Amino acid sequence: MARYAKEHKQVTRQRIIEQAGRRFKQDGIDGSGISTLMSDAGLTNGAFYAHFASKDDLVANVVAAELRSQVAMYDTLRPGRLGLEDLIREYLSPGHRDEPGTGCPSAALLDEIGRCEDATKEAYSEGAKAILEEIAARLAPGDPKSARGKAIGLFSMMVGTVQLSRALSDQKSADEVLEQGIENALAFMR
Amino acid sequence: MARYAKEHKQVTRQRIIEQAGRRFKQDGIDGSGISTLMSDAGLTNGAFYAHFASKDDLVANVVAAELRSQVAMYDTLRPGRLGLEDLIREYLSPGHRDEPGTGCPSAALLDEIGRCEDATKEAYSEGAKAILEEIAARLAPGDPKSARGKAIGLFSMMVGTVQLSRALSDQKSADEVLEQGIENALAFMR
DNA sequence: TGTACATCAGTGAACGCGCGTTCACTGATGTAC
DNA sequence: TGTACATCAGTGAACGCGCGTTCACTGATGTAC
Repeated sequence: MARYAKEHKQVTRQRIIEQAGRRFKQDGIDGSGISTLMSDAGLTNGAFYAHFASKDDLVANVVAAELRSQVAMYDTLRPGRLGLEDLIREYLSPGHRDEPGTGCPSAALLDEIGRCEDATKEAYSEGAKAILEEIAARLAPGDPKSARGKAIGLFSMMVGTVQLSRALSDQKSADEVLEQGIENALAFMR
Repeated sequence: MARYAKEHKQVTRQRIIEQAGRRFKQDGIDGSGISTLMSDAGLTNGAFYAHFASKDDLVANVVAAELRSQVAMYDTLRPGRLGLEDLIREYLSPGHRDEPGTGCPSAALLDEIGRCEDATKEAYSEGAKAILEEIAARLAPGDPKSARGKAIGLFSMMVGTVQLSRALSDQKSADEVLEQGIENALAFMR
Protein backbone atom coordinates (compact mmCIF):
# COMPACT_ATOMS: atom_id res chain seq x y z
CA MET A 1 0.00 0.00 0.00
CA ALA A 2 1.03 3.54 -0.66
CA ARG A 3 2.27 5.88 1.99
CA TYR A 4 -0.64 8.26 2.18
CA ALA A 5 -1.21 11.86 3.07
CA LYS A 6 -1.53 12.59 6.78
CA GLU A 7 -5.35 12.72 6.73
CA HIS A 8 -5.73 9.50 4.76
CA LYS A 9 -6.24 7.21 7.73
CA GLN A 10 -8.79 9.56 9.27
CA VAL A 11 -10.65 9.69 5.96
CA THR A 12 -10.77 5.91 5.86
CA ARG A 13 -11.94 5.82 9.47
CA GLN A 14 -14.76 8.22 8.65
CA ARG A 15 -15.75 6.09 5.67
CA ILE A 16 -15.96 3.00 7.88
CA ILE A 17 -18.09 4.89 10.41
CA GLU A 18 -20.39 6.26 7.72
CA GLN A 19 -20.93 2.94 5.98
CA ALA A 20 -21.39 1.17 9.32
CA GLY A 21 -24.14 3.66 10.17
CA ARG A 22 -26.02 2.67 7.03
CA ARG A 23 -25.51 -1.04 7.66
CA PHE A 24 -26.46 -0.89 11.35
CA LYS A 25 -29.64 1.02 10.56
CA GLN A 26 -30.52 -1.48 7.88
CA ASP A 27 -29.64 -4.82 9.52
CA GLY A 28 -29.31 -3.91 13.19
CA ILE A 29 -26.11 -3.69 15.23
CA ASP A 30 -26.14 -7.35 16.28
CA GLY A 31 -27.05 -8.23 12.70
CA SER A 32 -23.93 -6.63 11.17
CA GLY A 33 -20.57 -8.45 11.26
CA ILE A 34 -17.10 -6.89 11.06
CA SER A 35 -16.30 -8.50 7.69
CA THR A 36 -19.47 -7.08 6.14
CA LEU A 37 -18.84 -3.65 7.64
CA MET A 38 -15.29 -3.53 6.33
CA SER A 39 -16.26 -4.79 2.89
CA ASP A 40 -18.94 -2.05 2.82
CA ALA A 41 -16.05 0.39 3.24
CA GLY A 42 -14.02 -1.29 0.49
CA LEU A 43 -11.57 -2.95 2.90
CA THR A 44 -10.89 -6.38 4.38
CA ASN A 45 -11.68 -7.51 7.92
CA GLY A 46 -8.09 -7.40 9.15
CA ALA A 47 -7.79 -3.62 8.86
CA PHE A 48 -10.62 -3.04 11.33
CA TYR A 49 -8.44 -3.13 14.45
CA ALA A 50 -6.07 -0.54 13.06
CA HIS A 51 -9.02 1.86 13.36
CA PHE A 52 -11.07 0.70 16.36
CA ALA A 53 -10.33 -1.07 19.63
CA SER A 54 -13.41 -3.31 19.31
CA LYS A 55 -16.83 -3.54 17.73
CA ASP A 56 -18.31 -1.78 20.78
CA ASP A 57 -15.84 1.06 20.17
CA LEU A 58 -17.06 1.36 16.57
CA VAL A 59 -20.69 1.27 17.71
CA ALA A 60 -20.16 4.17 20.11
CA ASN A 61 -18.43 6.18 17.36
CA VAL A 62 -21.15 5.38 14.83
CA VAL A 63 -23.92 6.41 17.22
CA ALA A 64 -22.08 9.67 17.98
CA ALA A 65 -21.60 10.40 14.25
CA GLU A 66 -25.18 9.49 13.34
CA LEU A 67 -26.61 11.81 15.96
CA ARG A 68 -24.24 14.59 15.02
CA SER A 69 -25.48 14.39 11.45
CA GLN A 70 -29.09 14.41 12.68
CA VAL A 71 -28.41 17.58 14.65
CA ALA A 72 -26.70 19.17 11.63
CA MET A 73 -29.80 18.48 9.57
CA TYR A 74 -31.82 20.94 11.62
CA ASP A 75 -29.71 23.77 10.20
CA THR A 76 -30.92 22.97 6.68
CA LEU A 77 -34.60 23.43 7.57
CA ARG A 78 -36.76 26.50 7.13
CA PRO A 79 -36.66 28.61 10.30
CA GLY A 80 -39.01 28.07 13.25
CA ARG A 81 -42.15 26.00 13.27
CA LEU A 82 -42.36 25.83 9.49
CA GLY A 83 -39.12 23.85 9.35
CA LEU A 84 -40.41 21.54 12.04
CA GLU A 85 -43.58 20.91 10.06
CA ASP A 86 -41.54 20.10 6.98
CA LEU A 87 -39.42 17.73 9.02
CA ILE A 88 -42.47 15.97 10.43
CA ARG A 89 -43.86 15.38 6.95
CA GLU A 90 -40.59 14.02 5.66
CA TYR A 91 -39.88 11.96 8.75
CA LEU A 92 -43.31 10.35 8.62
CA SER A 93 -43.13 9.62 4.90
CA PRO A 94 -43.12 6.18 3.20
CA GLY A 95 -39.73 7.12 1.76
CA HIS A 96 -38.15 7.42 5.19
CA ARG A 97 -39.89 4.29 6.45
CA ASP A 98 -38.69 2.23 3.49
CA GLU A 99 -35.07 3.40 3.61
CA PRO A 100 -33.87 2.89 7.17
CA GLY A 101 -30.24 2.78 6.02
CA THR A 102 -30.26 6.48 5.15
CA GLY A 103 -32.80 7.49 7.79
CA CYS A 104 -33.03 8.38 11.45
CA PRO A 105 -30.81 6.29 13.77
CA SER A 106 -33.33 6.55 16.59
CA ALA A 107 -36.14 5.12 14.48
CA ALA A 108 -33.88 2.28 13.35
CA LEU A 109 -31.95 1.44 16.50
CA LEU A 110 -33.35 3.02 19.64
CA ASP A 111 -34.27 -0.16 21.52
CA GLU A 112 -30.98 -1.78 20.56
CA ILE A 113 -29.05 1.29 21.78
CA GLY A 114 -30.82 0.90 25.11
CA ARG A 115 -29.09 -2.51 25.43
CA CYS A 116 -25.62 -1.23 24.45
CA GLU A 117 -22.73 -0.54 26.79
CA ASP A 118 -22.43 2.76 28.58
CA ALA A 119 -20.09 4.52 26.12
CA THR A 120 -22.68 4.09 23.38
CA LYS A 121 -25.54 5.28 25.58
CA GLU A 122 -23.45 8.31 26.55
CA ALA A 123 -22.86 9.14 22.89
CA TYR A 124 -26.57 8.75 22.25
CA SER A 125 -27.55 10.86 25.26
CA GLU A 126 -25.39 13.77 24.17
CA GLY A 127 -26.81 13.71 20.65
CA ALA A 128 -30.39 13.31 21.84
CA LYS A 129 -30.03 16.28 24.15
CA ALA A 130 -28.88 18.44 21.22
CA ILE A 131 -31.80 17.25 19.05
CA LEU A 132 -34.31 18.02 21.79
CA GLU A 133 -32.81 21.51 22.10
CA GLU A 134 -33.18 22.05 18.36
CA ILE A 135 -36.82 21.01 18.49
CA ALA A 136 -37.56 23.04 21.61
CA ALA A 137 -35.98 26.16 20.09
CA ARG A 138 -38.31 25.86 17.11
CA LEU A 139 -41.39 25.15 19.23
CA ALA A 140 -40.81 28.20 21.43
CA PRO A 141 -37.97 30.45 20.23
CA GLY A 142 -38.60 32.76 23.16
CA ASP A 143 -38.57 30.10 25.86
CA PRO A 144 -36.98 26.84 24.68
CA LYS A 145 -36.49 25.70 28.28
CA SER A 146 -40.20 25.32 28.89
CA ALA A 147 -40.69 23.68 25.48
CA ARG A 148 -38.27 20.89 26.30
CA GLY A 149 -41.03 18.68 27.68
CA LYS A 150 -43.07 19.06 24.54
CA ALA A 151 -39.98 18.38 22.42
CA ILE A 152 -39.54 15.05 24.23
CA GLY A 153 -43.12 14.10 23.39
CA LEU A 154 -42.90 15.14 19.76
CA PHE A 155 -39.61 13.34 19.21
CA SER A 156 -40.81 10.16 20.97
CA MET A 157 -44.01 10.11 18.98
CA MET A 158 -42.18 10.50 15.68
CA VAL A 159 -39.70 7.73 16.50
CA GLY A 160 -42.41 5.39 17.75
CA THR A 161 -44.63 6.05 14.75
CA VAL A 162 -41.95 5.18 12.20
CA GLN A 163 -41.01 2.03 14.12
CA LEU A 164 -44.66 1.00 14.28
CA SER A 165 -45.15 1.58 10.57
CA ARG A 166 -42.04 -0.50 9.80
CA ALA A 167 -43.27 -3.37 11.98
CA LEU A 168 -46.64 -3.73 10.27
CA SER A 169 -46.93 -6.37 7.58
CA ASP A 170 -49.64 -4.84 5.42
CA GLN A 171 -48.79 -1.64 3.60
CA LYS A 172 -52.28 -0.21 3.97
CA SER A 173 -52.07 -0.16 7.78
CA ALA A 174 -48.44 0.94 7.65
CA ASP A 175 -49.37 3.91 5.44
CA GLU A 176 -52.35 4.76 7.62
CA VAL A 177 -50.07 4.91 10.67
CA LEU A 178 -47.78 7.40 8.92
CA GLU A 179 -50.67 9.59 7.74
CA GLN A 180 -52.27 9.64 11.16
CA GLY A 181 -48.82 10.19 12.62
CA ILE A 182 -48.47 13.46 10.71
CA GLU A 183 -51.85 14.66 11.99
CA ASN A 184 -50.93 13.59 15.53
CA ALA A 185 -47.54 15.27 15.46
CA LEU A 186 -48.89 18.51 14.02
CA ALA A 187 -51.71 18.52 16.58
CA PHE A 188 -49.33 17.80 19.44
CA MET A 189 -46.86 20.54 18.57
CA ARG A 190 -49.55 23.23 18.67
CA MET B 1 -38.32 -39.73 30.16
CA ALA B 2 -41.78 -40.43 31.37
CA ARG B 3 -44.75 -40.81 29.12
CA TYR B 4 -46.67 -37.68 29.96
CA ALA B 5 -50.27 -36.56 29.97
CA LYS B 6 -51.59 -35.42 26.61
CA GLU B 7 -51.18 -31.72 27.39
CA HIS B 8 -47.64 -32.07 28.69
CA LYS B 9 -45.87 -31.17 25.46
CA GLN B 10 -48.09 -28.14 24.93
CA VAL B 11 -47.35 -27.01 28.48
CA THR B 12 -43.63 -27.26 27.81
CA ARG B 13 -44.04 -25.39 24.52
CA GLN B 14 -45.86 -22.59 26.32
CA ARG B 15 -43.12 -22.45 28.95
CA ILE B 16 -40.47 -22.09 26.23
CA ILE B 17 -42.47 -19.31 24.57
CA GLU B 18 -43.01 -17.48 27.85
CA GLN B 19 -39.37 -17.65 28.95
CA ALA B 20 -38.19 -16.69 25.45
CA GLY B 21 -40.41 -13.60 25.63
CA ARG B 22 -38.61 -12.51 28.79
CA ARG B 23 -35.20 -13.23 27.34
CA PHE B 24 -35.86 -11.55 23.99
CA LYS B 25 -37.13 -8.42 25.71
CA GLN B 26 -34.08 -8.35 27.94
CA ASP B 27 -31.25 -9.22 25.52
CA GLY B 28 -32.86 -8.71 22.12
CA ILE B 29 -33.87 -11.38 19.61
CA ASP B 30 -30.48 -11.51 17.87
CA GLY B 31 -28.87 -11.45 21.30
CA SER B 32 -30.57 -14.64 22.53
CA GLY B 33 -29.27 -18.07 21.46
CA ILE B 34 -31.24 -21.33 21.35
CA SER B 35 -29.17 -22.96 24.12
CA THR B 36 -29.84 -20.06 26.48
CA LEU B 37 -33.54 -20.01 25.61
CA MET B 38 -33.91 -23.74 26.26
CA SER B 39 -31.94 -23.63 29.49
CA ASP B 40 -34.22 -20.76 30.61
CA ALA B 41 -37.08 -23.23 30.16
CA GLY B 42 -35.22 -25.96 32.08
CA LEU B 43 -34.39 -28.02 28.98
CA THR B 44 -31.39 -28.72 26.73
CA ASN B 45 -30.84 -27.33 23.26
CA GLY B 46 -31.66 -30.57 21.43
CA ALA B 47 -35.32 -30.51 22.43
CA PHE B 48 -35.93 -27.21 20.69
CA TYR B 49 -36.72 -28.68 17.27
CA ALA B 50 -39.34 -31.03 18.72
CA HIS B 51 -41.31 -27.84 19.45
CA PHE B 52 -40.42 -25.35 16.71
CA ALA B 53 -39.39 -25.57 13.06
CA SER B 54 -36.74 -22.87 13.47
CA LYS B 55 -35.74 -19.88 15.57
CA ASP B 56 -37.82 -17.67 13.26
CA ASP B 57 -40.82 -19.90 13.99
CA LEU B 58 -40.28 -19.41 17.73
CA VAL B 59 -39.90 -15.65 17.26
CA ALA B 60 -43.24 -15.40 15.46
CA ASN B 61 -44.93 -17.42 18.21
CA VAL B 62 -43.31 -15.37 20.96
CA VAL B 63 -44.37 -12.09 19.37
CA ALA B 64 -47.94 -13.39 18.99
CA ALA B 65 -48.04 -14.54 22.63
CA GLU B 66 -46.50 -11.33 23.96
CA LEU B 67 -49.03 -9.18 22.16
CA ARG B 68 -51.92 -11.41 23.22
CA SER B 69 -50.90 -10.92 26.83
CA GLN B 70 -50.62 -7.17 26.29
CA VAL B 71 -54.17 -7.09 24.92
CA ALA B 72 -55.42 -9.21 27.84
CA MET B 73 -53.93 -6.68 30.23
CA TYR B 74 -56.42 -4.04 29.12
CA ASP B 75 -59.23 -6.11 30.70
CA THR B 76 -57.63 -5.74 34.12
CA LEU B 77 -57.71 -1.93 34.01
CA ARG B 78 -60.34 0.41 35.44
CA PRO B 79 -62.99 1.17 32.81
CA GLY B 80 -62.65 4.00 30.29
CA ARG B 81 -60.17 6.86 30.41
CA LEU B 82 -59.33 6.28 34.05
CA GLY B 83 -57.84 2.90 33.21
CA LEU B 84 -55.88 4.46 30.38
CA GLU B 85 -54.46 7.09 32.72
CA ASP B 86 -53.39 4.39 35.18
CA LEU B 87 -51.75 2.51 32.34
CA ILE B 88 -49.86 5.59 31.16
CA ARG B 89 -48.47 6.18 34.65
CA GLU B 90 -47.38 2.60 35.04
CA TYR B 91 -46.02 2.31 31.51
CA LEU B 92 -43.95 5.46 31.92
CA SER B 93 -42.60 4.45 35.33
CA PRO B 94 -38.95 3.75 36.26
CA GLY B 95 -40.10 0.24 37.24
CA HIS B 96 -41.21 -0.56 33.71
CA ARG B 97 -38.15 1.07 32.17
CA ASP B 98 -35.79 -0.91 34.38
CA GLU B 99 -37.45 -4.31 33.86
CA PRO B 100 -37.77 -4.81 30.11
CA GLY B 101 -37.96 -8.58 30.55
CA THR B 102 -41.40 -8.36 32.13
CA GLY B 103 -42.50 -5.24 30.26
CA CYS B 104 -44.00 -4.20 26.95
CA PRO B 105 -42.69 -6.09 23.89
CA SER B 106 -43.09 -3.03 21.69
CA ALA B 107 -40.92 -0.87 23.93
CA ALA B 108 -38.26 -3.59 24.04
CA LEU B 109 -38.29 -4.91 20.48
CA LEU B 110 -40.19 -2.73 18.05
CA ASP B 111 -37.33 -1.80 15.77
CA GLU B 112 -36.02 -5.36 15.74
CA ILE B 113 -39.50 -6.67 14.86
CA GLY B 114 -39.47 -4.31 11.88
CA ARG B 115 -36.46 -6.27 10.57
CA CYS B 116 -38.01 -9.72 11.15
CA GLU B 117 -39.48 -12.00 8.53
CA ASP B 118 -43.07 -11.60 7.43
CA ALA B 119 -44.67 -14.19 9.73
CA THR B 120 -43.39 -12.27 12.75
CA LYS B 121 -44.55 -8.92 11.39
CA GLU B 122 -47.97 -10.43 10.70
CA ALA B 123 -48.21 -11.68 14.28
CA TYR B 124 -47.19 -8.23 15.48
CA SER B 125 -49.65 -6.45 13.18
CA GLU B 126 -52.59 -8.47 14.43
CA GLY B 127 -51.70 -7.82 18.06
CA ALA B 128 -51.01 -4.13 17.49
CA LYS B 129 -54.37 -3.70 15.81
CA ALA B 130 -56.12 -5.19 18.86
CA ILE B 131 -54.16 -2.94 21.23
CA LEU B 132 -55.04 0.17 19.20
CA GLU B 133 -58.71 -0.86 19.35
CA GLU B 134 -58.52 -1.23 23.13
CA ILE B 135 -57.00 2.24 23.44
CA ALA B 136 -59.46 3.81 20.98
CA ALA B 137 -62.45 2.27 22.79
CA ARG B 138 -61.29 3.89 26.01
CA LEU B 139 -60.53 7.25 24.39
CA ALA B 140 -63.97 7.45 22.77
CA PRO B 141 -66.35 4.67 23.88
CA GLY B 142 -69.05 6.12 21.63
CA ASP B 143 -66.93 6.36 18.50
CA PRO B 144 -63.77 4.24 18.71
CA LYS B 145 -63.38 4.40 14.92
CA SER B 146 -62.62 8.09 14.94
CA ALA B 147 -60.34 7.72 17.96
CA ARG B 148 -58.10 5.24 16.17
CA GLY B 149 -55.83 7.98 14.88
CA LYS B 150 -55.33 9.37 18.34
CA ALA B 151 -54.72 5.85 19.69
CA ILE B 152 -51.87 5.45 17.19
CA GLY B 153 -50.30 8.67 18.45
CA LEU B 154 -50.70 7.82 22.12
CA PHE B 155 -49.28 4.32 21.67
CA SER B 156 -46.35 5.52 19.55
CA MET B 157 -45.50 8.24 22.04
CA MET B 158 -45.54 5.82 24.97
CA VAL B 159 -43.34 3.29 23.18
CA GLY B 160 -40.91 5.95 21.98
CA THR B 161 -40.69 7.56 25.40
CA VAL B 162 -39.75 4.33 27.20
CA GLN B 163 -37.17 3.50 24.53
CA LEU B 164 -35.70 6.97 24.82
CA SER B 165 -35.54 6.76 28.60
CA ARG B 166 -33.79 3.37 28.35
CA ALA B 167 -31.22 4.72 25.90
CA LEU B 168 -30.09 7.62 28.08
CA SER B 169 -26.99 7.07 30.19
CA ASP B 170 -27.71 9.44 33.05
CA GLN B 171 -30.59 8.57 35.30
CA LYS B 172 -31.59 12.17 35.87
CA SER B 173 -32.36 12.76 32.18
CA ALA B 174 -33.92 9.30 31.88
CA ASP B 175 -36.28 10.06 34.77
CA GLU B 176 -37.08 13.49 33.38
CA VAL B 177 -38.09 11.90 30.07
CA LEU B 178 -40.52 9.58 31.85
CA GLU B 179 -42.03 12.37 33.94
CA GLN B 180 -42.47 14.63 30.95
CA GLY B 181 -43.77 11.63 29.04
CA ILE B 182 -46.64 11.23 31.49
CA GLU B 183 -47.56 14.90 31.10
CA ASN B 184 -47.30 14.62 27.33
CA ALA B 185 -49.40 11.47 27.11
CA LEU B 186 -52.10 12.83 29.41
CA ALA B 187 -52.19 16.11 27.45
CA PHE B 188 -52.32 14.29 24.12
CA MET B 189 -55.19 11.98 25.08
CA ARG B 190 -57.45 14.90 26.04
C1' DT C 1 -49.11 -61.01 38.08
C1' DG C 2 -45.07 -60.74 35.22
C1' DT C 3 -42.52 -59.84 30.98
C1' DA C 4 -41.65 -57.82 26.23
C1' DC C 5 -42.49 -54.14 23.55
C1' DA C 6 -43.98 -49.45 21.64
C1' DT C 7 -44.07 -44.72 22.68
C1' DC C 8 -41.99 -40.24 22.60
C1' DA C 9 -40.26 -35.97 25.29
C1' DG C 10 -36.01 -34.96 26.11
C1' DT C 11 -30.58 -35.60 25.95
C1' DG C 12 -26.18 -34.26 24.46
C1' DA C 13 -22.67 -34.59 21.02
C1' DA C 14 -21.73 -33.15 16.62
C1' DC C 15 -22.36 -30.44 12.08
C1' DG C 16 -20.84 -26.32 9.23
C1' DC C 17 -20.73 -21.54 9.64
C1' DG C 18 -19.92 -16.78 10.82
C1' DC C 19 -18.71 -14.22 14.72
C1' DG C 20 -15.06 -10.85 17.00
C1' DT C 21 -10.28 -10.72 17.24
C1' DT C 22 -5.12 -11.50 16.31
C1' DC C 23 -1.01 -11.44 13.72
C1' DA C 24 2.70 -12.30 10.37
C1' DC C 25 3.12 -10.38 6.21
C1' DT C 26 2.82 -7.12 1.85
C1' DG C 27 4.10 -3.48 -0.99
C1' DA C 28 4.02 1.32 -2.44
C1' DT C 29 5.92 5.31 -0.92
C1' DG C 30 9.22 8.91 1.23
C1' DT C 31 13.80 9.44 3.14
C1' DA C 32 18.91 8.81 3.78
C1' DC C 33 23.15 8.58 1.78
C1' DT D 1 20.87 10.08 -9.83
C1' DG D 2 20.55 5.61 -7.89
C1' DT D 3 20.12 2.28 -4.17
C1' DA D 4 18.89 0.61 0.64
C1' DC D 5 15.96 1.20 4.18
C1' DA D 6 11.95 2.69 7.27
C1' DT D 7 7.20 3.48 7.28
C1' DC D 8 2.54 1.91 7.88
C1' DA D 9 -2.35 1.21 5.89
C1' DG D 10 -4.07 -2.65 4.53
C1' DT D 11 -4.17 -8.05 3.56
C1' DG D 12 -5.81 -12.51 4.45
C1' DA D 13 -5.35 -16.66 7.06
C1' DA D 14 -6.09 -18.33 11.43
C1' DC D 15 -7.80 -18.35 16.49
C1' DG D 16 -11.51 -20.03 19.77
C1' DC D 17 -16.26 -19.58 20.34
C1' DG D 18 -21.18 -19.65 20.05
C1' DC D 19 -24.57 -19.74 16.59
C1' DG D 20 -28.76 -22.49 14.45
C1' DT D 21 -29.59 -27.08 13.37
C1' DT D 22 -29.39 -32.39 13.14
C1' DC D 23 -29.57 -36.89 14.92
C1' DA D 24 -28.65 -41.31 17.25
C1' DC D 25 -29.84 -42.38 21.57
C1' DT D 26 -32.15 -42.69 26.50
C1' DG D 27 -35.34 -44.21 29.73
C1' DA D 28 -39.73 -43.94 32.18
C1' DT D 29 -44.14 -45.08 31.21
C1' DG D 30 -48.54 -47.47 29.30
C1' DT D 31 -50.02 -51.45 26.74
C1' DA D 32 -50.23 -56.35 25.03
C1' DC D 33 -50.21 -60.93 26.10
